[in-house]
Amino acid sequence: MTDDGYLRIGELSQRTGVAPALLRAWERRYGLLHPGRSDGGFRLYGDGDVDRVRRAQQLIAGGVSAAEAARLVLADADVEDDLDTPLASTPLLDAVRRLDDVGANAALDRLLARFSTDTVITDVLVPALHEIGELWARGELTVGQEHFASAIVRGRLLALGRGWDQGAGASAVLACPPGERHDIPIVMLGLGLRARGWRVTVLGADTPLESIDDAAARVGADAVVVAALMPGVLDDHADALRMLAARRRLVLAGPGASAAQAAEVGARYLEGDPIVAAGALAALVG
Amino acid sequence: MTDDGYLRIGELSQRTGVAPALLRAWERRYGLLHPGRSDGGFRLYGDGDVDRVRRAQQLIAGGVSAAEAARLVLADADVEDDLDTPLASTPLLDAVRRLDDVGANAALDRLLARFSTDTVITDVLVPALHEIGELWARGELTVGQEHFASAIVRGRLLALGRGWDQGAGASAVLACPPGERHDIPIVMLGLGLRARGWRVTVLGADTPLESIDDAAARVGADAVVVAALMPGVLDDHADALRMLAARRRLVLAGPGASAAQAAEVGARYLEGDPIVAAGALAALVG
Amino acid sequence: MTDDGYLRIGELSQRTGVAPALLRAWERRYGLLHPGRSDGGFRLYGDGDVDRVRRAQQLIAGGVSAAEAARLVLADADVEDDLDTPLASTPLLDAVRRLDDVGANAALDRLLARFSTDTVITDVLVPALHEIGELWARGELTVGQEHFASAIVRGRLLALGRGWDQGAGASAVLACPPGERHDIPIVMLGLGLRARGWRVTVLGADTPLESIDDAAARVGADAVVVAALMPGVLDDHADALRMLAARRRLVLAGPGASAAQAAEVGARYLEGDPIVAAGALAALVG
DNA sequence: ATAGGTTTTGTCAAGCTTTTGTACAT
DNA sequence: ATGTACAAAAGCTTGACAAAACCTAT
Repeated sequence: MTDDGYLRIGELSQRTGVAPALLRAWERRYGLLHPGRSDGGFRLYGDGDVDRVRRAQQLIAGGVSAAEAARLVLADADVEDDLDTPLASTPLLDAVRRLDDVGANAALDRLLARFSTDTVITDVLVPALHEIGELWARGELTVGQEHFASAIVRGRLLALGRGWDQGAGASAVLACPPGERHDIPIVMLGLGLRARGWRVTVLGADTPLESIDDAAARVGADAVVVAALMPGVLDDHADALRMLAARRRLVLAGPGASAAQAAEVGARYLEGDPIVAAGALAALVG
Repeated sequence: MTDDGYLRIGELSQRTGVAPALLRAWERRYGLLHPGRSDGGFRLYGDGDVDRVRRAQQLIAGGVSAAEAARLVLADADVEDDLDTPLASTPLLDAVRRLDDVGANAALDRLLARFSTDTVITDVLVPALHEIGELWARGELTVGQEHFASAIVRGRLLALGRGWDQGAGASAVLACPPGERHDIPIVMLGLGLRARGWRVTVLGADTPLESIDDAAARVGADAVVVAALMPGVLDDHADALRMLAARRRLVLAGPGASAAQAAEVGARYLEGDPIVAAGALAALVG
Repeated sequence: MTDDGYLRIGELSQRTGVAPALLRAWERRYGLLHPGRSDGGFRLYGDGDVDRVRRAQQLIAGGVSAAEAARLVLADADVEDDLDTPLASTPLLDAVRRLDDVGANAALDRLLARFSTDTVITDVLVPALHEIGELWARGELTVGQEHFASAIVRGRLLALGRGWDQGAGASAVLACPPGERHDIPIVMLGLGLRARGWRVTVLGADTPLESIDDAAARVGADAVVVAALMPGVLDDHADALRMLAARRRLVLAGPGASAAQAAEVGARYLEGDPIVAAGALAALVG
């Protein structure tokens, strides 16, 4: 930010036509600029500051008060930040903190408009949900805020998946085993598969293994994915898994499962985040 | 709502021609405006307030009493609030008329949040673009507005299609022949195919037929779709089409082609709107 | 560094017009130069030193303080040293060659995640599109591949521009004149203006000048930009341009226009790539 | 519409420091 | 050539002020 600060106040004044004293007043009163400083304390401005001052001037010329002009320019600067570091999860986290439904959806809108679903999931949502978990563990977020985040993210992801059971590609049935309540990862995995041309059926959280078998038969699944976040939830189901693996290509995923456990029941284990896992599964079957 | 309040009463007065004292009176007596306040207590108005005052002025000029005018303006505002007209293209068209990018995208957001891509294309976008064409022909829309609409719709559709060449399904190459500049229908067709599990490569408008052949070879296409809106653009390319048809499953589509013409070069003809055509092609190959 | 030292301070002073005492001061204070020494202790400068001094002079003439000028010259030298190329367009071009939509979008995702939109446009997209044009001219890319690249780039840029007509800044209407079909540059220009706080309305390629006038009135444009890539497309429109220029601040841009042509119709001409032009326009109006 | 009080905002001054080109003595 | 000195130009902070714009209440 102050990285490219190199204009002194006189030159900024020359370039914009705003008197030095006024520039200092705008800084002091409205925080319009945050120039770096030379060793001796002189203000050093960058090119972006020239833009900001010009924008403020335009607004003031248009009848807006100085204070409001500064506020608008600063708000715009947020938009710029968004343009410059679009993959940050901060806007989303802020909205979650405020329980701001509209803000959270707007943040997701911006992301999904700019980036592929794969990228948004891998680079924003997975880290964001992880961080939300940590904040909750440290007591910096309430359970309510965490639920709020989950609900919004799940809702948006499911909306993206609309119609994902249609088509002609390979078919996958995704589910969490009984006792596992975190279904967002399998929805992400489903989107990853969908992007790779698969047909996807998501059964959701806390699903009895017989139901999974039944659903797999019904849609003629080419693969069945059982994902577990929490360790141990699969422990009591070795027999059911073995049976499932005997009939379908069974895949375990998530940190609650392991390659060893998968091997034991005749399944494969997929490592990594949901998108990586989707890629691996597609490679496996394709 | 008061989020965008930034005009002070003097500027609002300047922009509307209504004296500040009168603006305050309207606020006090009829609640016409609800400006925010600065820290020091100054009123801060937003763009919407300018509109309201202007509408009230028009009504008063038309002979309505001030109290009544305020009531009407406020009632009107209420109507604007509940825009529950799910599948109508009116909000989109209104936004296009106003060259309102945000409004148009918001309208599309609402549609896409509620309905499948197929539905939005068939029931909203195709009719809307058709109507835009008619309005343009009748001189009720300018070319600029039509371009504006095309750009937004094309942009959104392409965003929906991002990543559509990935996967394991059948592969299609879509293009418009030389001279044909309307590529939105093939993008729609591509989305229809994608929803049916296909891999899609769109070459776009105005593409030489040799390029199409080259691309088809490169991606190993199972089908090649050449779509023409304007009659006659395919007339000079019978030989090239014949050659293309000899190597790939060639399909012609759009009102600029015909079943007879297709038969003549050894291709199939797909009737109907892009989604119907996608369904037909999927049935044909699947 | 000082391997070919052969200029004494008097000669360096002659060539640059900077007094010897000042050269010594710059060396002592800012470490701008590191001359070798003769046996007798005389400073011996090389060709690079002449450049450095000249660059410092230019910066100082441009209003930068001596200390900052020296810092910038030295930093510049550092940058020249490490030719990292994370900004290469090769992954994008490779993906285009393969008609690989996912690959191309992933390449753009990576770029946009790491660099500002301005940087990606100036340093990657403009050169990449230029190179694609050349490859096409040399027959190393087909028209289909070129269309494919355009569609992806245009789609991503438009996605970045979502909502760009919102805000409180100055407003610009951008369009290409009739016959000009390359609209990507104006979209880039629009993004450049957006990053500088402007509200942007893009009408697109091949737009009649009356439409532009109409749109400018509708959004209350502070500037109208008409951009032409191909020479001659503006030739038949001198009257219409003159009229436009009479009502709005009209700006011509692109290699298909010229300063002379602009002057003739009462418009300004903007040189350079779209981002440079955006900066110039912002400076003009601000 | 007026009166009387408040807020906003551009400007200025005083007293002191930093920066920088040049000059002088060694 | 070096080191020190110096003075003009440009900047910094604090505090204050006055005109313009706005407030409420009568």
